Amino acid sequence: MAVETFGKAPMFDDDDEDNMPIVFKRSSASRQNQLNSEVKHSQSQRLNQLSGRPGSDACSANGQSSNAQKRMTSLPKTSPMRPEIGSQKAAKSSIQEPLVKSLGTTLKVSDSMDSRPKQLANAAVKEENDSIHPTQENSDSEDDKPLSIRLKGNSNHPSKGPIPTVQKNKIKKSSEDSDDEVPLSSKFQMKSASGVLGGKQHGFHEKKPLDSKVHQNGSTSRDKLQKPAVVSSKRPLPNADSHSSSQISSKKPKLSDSSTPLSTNTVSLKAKQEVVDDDDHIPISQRMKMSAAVNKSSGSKKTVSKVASSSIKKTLKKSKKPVKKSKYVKSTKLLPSSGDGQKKWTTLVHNGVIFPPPYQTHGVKILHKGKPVDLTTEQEEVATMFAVMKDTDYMQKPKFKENFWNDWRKLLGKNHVIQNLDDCDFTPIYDWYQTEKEKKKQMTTEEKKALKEEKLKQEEKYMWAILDGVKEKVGNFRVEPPGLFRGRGEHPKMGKLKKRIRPSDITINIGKDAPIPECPIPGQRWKEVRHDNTVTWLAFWNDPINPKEFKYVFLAASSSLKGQSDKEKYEKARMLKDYIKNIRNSYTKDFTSKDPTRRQIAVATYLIDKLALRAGNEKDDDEADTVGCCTLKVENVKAVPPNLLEFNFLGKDSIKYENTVEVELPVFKAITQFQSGKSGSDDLFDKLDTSKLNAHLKDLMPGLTAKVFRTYNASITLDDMLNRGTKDGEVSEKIVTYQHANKEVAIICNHQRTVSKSHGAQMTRLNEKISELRDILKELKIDLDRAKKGKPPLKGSDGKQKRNLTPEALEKKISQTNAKIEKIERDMKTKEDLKTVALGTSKINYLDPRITVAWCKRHEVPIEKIFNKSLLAKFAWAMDVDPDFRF
DNA sequence: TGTCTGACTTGAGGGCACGGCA
DNA sequence: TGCCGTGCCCTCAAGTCAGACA
Repeated sequence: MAVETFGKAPMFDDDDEDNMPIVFKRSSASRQNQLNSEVKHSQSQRLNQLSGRPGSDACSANGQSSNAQKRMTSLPKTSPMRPEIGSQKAAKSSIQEPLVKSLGTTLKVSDSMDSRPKQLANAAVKEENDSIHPTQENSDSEDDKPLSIRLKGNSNHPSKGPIPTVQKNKIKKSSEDSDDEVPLSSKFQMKSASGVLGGKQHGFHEKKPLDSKVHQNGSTSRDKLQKPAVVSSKRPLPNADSHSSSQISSKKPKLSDSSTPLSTNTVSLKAKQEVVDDDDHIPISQRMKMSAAVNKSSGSKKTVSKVASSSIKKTLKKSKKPVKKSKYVKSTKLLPSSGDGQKKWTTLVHNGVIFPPPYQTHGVKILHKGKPVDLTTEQEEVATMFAVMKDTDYMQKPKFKENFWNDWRKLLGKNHVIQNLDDCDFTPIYDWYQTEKEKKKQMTTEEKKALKEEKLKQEEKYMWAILDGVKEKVGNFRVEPPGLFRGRGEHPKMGKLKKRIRPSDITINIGKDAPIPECPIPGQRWKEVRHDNTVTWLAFWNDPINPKEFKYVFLAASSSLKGQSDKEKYEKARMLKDYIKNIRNSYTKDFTSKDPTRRQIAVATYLIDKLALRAGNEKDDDEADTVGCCTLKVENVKAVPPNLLEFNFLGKDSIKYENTVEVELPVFKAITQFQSGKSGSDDLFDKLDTSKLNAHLKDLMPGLTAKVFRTYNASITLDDMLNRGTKDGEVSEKIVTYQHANKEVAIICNHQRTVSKSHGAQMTRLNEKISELRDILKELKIDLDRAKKGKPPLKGSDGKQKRNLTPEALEKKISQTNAKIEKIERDMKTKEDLKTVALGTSKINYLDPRITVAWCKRHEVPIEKIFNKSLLAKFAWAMDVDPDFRF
């Protein structure tokens, strides 16, 4: 192990701009364009490589999809399996109809399979009818229901699932049935024969100066990091740059990486049914990747919003401070694409991690059978951890107390006077803690400020890393302090002692030539120092609760590494848009397959696609008992004839998922088959796990995994709803439209939050305010009548004589009061609607930020109204998106 | 082939600062 | 000026998924 010490090397102190959000460091929008173009280029290349198509093909596909399809038809075996993105007419006439006839029930299946986008779109249409403002549909009665139920409730058919809405839609717009896999918004693009996926967004043909030329400081390493021509789908062996100071790992190549046998039999996803069976022996992904043309050029030019763009520019302008004094360039750009196992960086410098301060004993004694007990510092520390949790729900959970007691008694020792937790009274420590909290609260603003500055001063050097010469913010540079484990739901390990992490627990990852961070605790040393540039973590330690798991220190979300990865995620989801129709056709066909594994995969994929379920990995007994799609138990799904499925299970974070949906008859039948002969606790999908499912998905589209469906469905829903639902009007109304779309996505993803304790009081207060304003309105109207007749106003409710106003002034006041009432009512409605829905999670993780930025530009909404400072920094890479961008 | 390991993303909740309002 | 509500930021738990390995 190469553990070295080095002299203090203050790395970043010379920079007076450290506190500037990284997004503000970009010097100009044009520069960002340039940066993004570079990224787009490499990104596009990577996607093309992934899908096996050369960039030129992708480019030439723009606006030429019909020709491509013709070629495809004439060369069924060797020509690419191009997803239908071009001529919708062709798709409608020659593809859909024969399919419907041949599959019998397929008509309904394929129609309703696309139910969600349509349903949501319908919701948007309904919104329009009811005015853009949310209506009172979501009343209190629904608040305690899981979001999934509320999604259903949002349809016009409260007793049914998505399908009735779709059917209604179908009647209204039967002409669209043939291309129903794609929301209308997308169809418009396709029909324009010049989509947006390519063109500016991908920017293959844009040749702009490399960003590294702009970054004069340090490193041209970006150039060196250009992606290799072939992207490996496996983790490669560590390269020469990647080795540990203490050990060199030698990893064997994977022995079996398999395409599942299913792949070879998988029905062709290509909609051109006449050639389907001929190339069944070729894995679908191979067939598809030969043809898939992701890129479509943007259609018509629209006027860029002055407000939005200026607002963005304004935001960026703040960053215009020259970087002259800084030794390093702050992150403003994305790295070239970096796949798994690829070199992620060339040089990496950082200062390690900061540890929580050592425990300071307070000397307050707990009571044992009413008498004070002496405890050692260590015993007291753990007792304090327990005492301060008195007010939490954990104290009502026996498992929490039991686990705490087991760990604490080890510290007390066998012969300690305390032999039973129930004999202990922790109130004295709790009271002491409350007093300390109160003292802290009572500190003056200056004292608080001084304390904050002191903390900042201590942490400053740990907050930044230099990655390839670019100064990047570190995310979680603070080592987690010791405490009691707060597992969610009924976690079997809740209450266990999370021990203090020491330097000897921590492995540091840093550039080979960088100085090894000084161990901040004298006399101690790091566990290990590595120089592995195939990973992005700066440090890790073993999780004290689950020692086989790790806690990592990464760069912040605003870093180029994270931005790159984010963008790749959304590009992959966008790619799914071009495959989704065929994937849906494929799994629909497999609902009735004789092969039970294939049938299970088909139904599971359907559920993941339609209900945005998570994949559902297997879990150990020492984890909370939660499930995802592949781990659903028989008891989690109730089949109610003729075709309803009632889902009821605990998902991630022990969040309840409760939803009743109407499904296709073949799905219903398949589910009942999977359930037959099993007990409630048996696996519904007994022939399936996430590896098999994902292996199958990869045959359908390169890089496709279960979670891509969540990103895809979230983003396409937002895109669709925004584009259908946005009307001309006030910015505030547009924001309501956005929030509504955001809410629908949150419901789809089942992102819940607990209702705030003060919610009821807040609503009461707002109601009172409305009543007051209405009273005022009445008086004003009376005064207006009197003023028009030349009479003085009546006395106010307080008995005082009011001012004599002109009719014009009174009319103005009336109008202002009405506006106030309307605003409060709108706020109340939004507040009520969103009280159990967490919008942030989808905004951070699932919604392609380019949809939001482009919409803001098109509709003159300042981006700051939608993205806060952190999101602006996180999504810096998306800010210069073309206003015409569509997901 | 199934399980384990490692690396990363996703997610809810808590605390706190800040801004609006009386 | 102080109180209150809101939203931001941070924390850390809990997922996903790919490659390694038995």
